[in-house]
Amino acid sequence: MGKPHQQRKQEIIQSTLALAAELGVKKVTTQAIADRIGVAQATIFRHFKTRDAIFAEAIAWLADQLFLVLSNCFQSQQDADQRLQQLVHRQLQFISEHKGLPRLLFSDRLHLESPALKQAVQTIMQHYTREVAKLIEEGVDSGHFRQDLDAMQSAGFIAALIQGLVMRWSIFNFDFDLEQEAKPLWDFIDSALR
Amino acid sequence: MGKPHQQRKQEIIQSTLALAAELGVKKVTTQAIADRIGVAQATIFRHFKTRDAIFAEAIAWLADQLFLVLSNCFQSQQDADQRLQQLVHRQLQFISEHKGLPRLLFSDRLHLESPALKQAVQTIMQHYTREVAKLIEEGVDSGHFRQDLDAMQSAGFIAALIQGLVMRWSIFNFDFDLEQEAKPLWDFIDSALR
DNA sequence: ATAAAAAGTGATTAATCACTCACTTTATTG
DNA sequence: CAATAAAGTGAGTGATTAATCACTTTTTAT
Repeated sequence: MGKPHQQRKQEIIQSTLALAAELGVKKVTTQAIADRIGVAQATIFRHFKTRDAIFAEAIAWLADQLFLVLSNCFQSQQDADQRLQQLVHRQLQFISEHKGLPRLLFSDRLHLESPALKQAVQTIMQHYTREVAKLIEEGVDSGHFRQDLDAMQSAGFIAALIQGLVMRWSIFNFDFDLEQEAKPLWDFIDSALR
Repeated sequence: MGKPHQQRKQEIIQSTLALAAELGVKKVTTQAIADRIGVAQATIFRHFKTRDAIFAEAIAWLADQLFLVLSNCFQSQQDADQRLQQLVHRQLQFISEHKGLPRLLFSDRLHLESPALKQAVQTIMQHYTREVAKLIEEGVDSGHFRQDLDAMQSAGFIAALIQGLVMRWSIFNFDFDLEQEAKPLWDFIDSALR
């Protein structure tokens, strides 16, 4: 049954995300992860030095995947407003498929117990906001959005809108379709920017 | 040193909120609460049956206070848009003064371990959204806001904006002035509704 | 003043969990 | 086919913490 290091690491990360989605971060114990992939609890520590290290890599993996999914919204040659709309849609879609993300991001375990993890999340958020701000600026320059817009501030509010929506979705136990919110959410954002 | 029951309950609730604000929900142990008010750990359980019961009453207290602060935004005779602007400002001000609120609301302890607590939070949020929706409808009727607005949906997005902003504020360790965000936030909301 | 009720406490318990370690099994390679 | 490295494990340990309980002190009411 012995599998190579990298493969086990991936199994552990994926199990962590699945468990976080299903049960919440608190219940992602090293025992639970071990049970899910069928190894002993002690085995987990052959592949990760601490439990927090697992969370750190899980977050890094999610961030990578998300930016991969959003990358052509930041680069393609379409109009800025079209790309921003697509970004909103893709992001909601991505989060729908990775419920572990809000659970990890919104757990106080994360911000308050591991300064390194908190720092990582802050960096990801800042990176995200900056990219969205660039997109908005393009939209302002090309006349799709209002001229008097503060791009960085607007990007922050768009991020807040999505985060707040996801927060609510998480608190309401994922019991409405997040993706379906993309259209009305875009209408709201669009009318705020236009 | 023996104080009456109701007074001690209030001390425990206030200590809980202060500790949650400073250190996060996880570190609000019964020992920490006891230390803060200068009694033994066992004494806490003379006044509350369980630790979760403390959180439940703390949330109820916050909800009461918040609706008290917002009450005349829901009732006064001013224009709807003026009252909505005031609501946004007062709410941010209130949260600034009660950092324990986001910490409690966004802790996974709350949603995932105590269904009763989660239910309470859901009810508060729904109540809030419904009140804001009524306000928006008044604004639509009086011609201050767009005619084609879905009041309930817009109210949801406003709630999401505030929650997302507060979330970010919490993740960034309360290191920017939340109240100062009221004006730009209102500009954003206003242009989305008008 | 005194009985009864209320508030408070020290000591303990039982559960949970991340993490360690000495040791075994499995895979790799010269 | 050894020899060596890599992966895996059972049995702990120590720290944390909500909750209990038998008992003491303080407050209240008659």
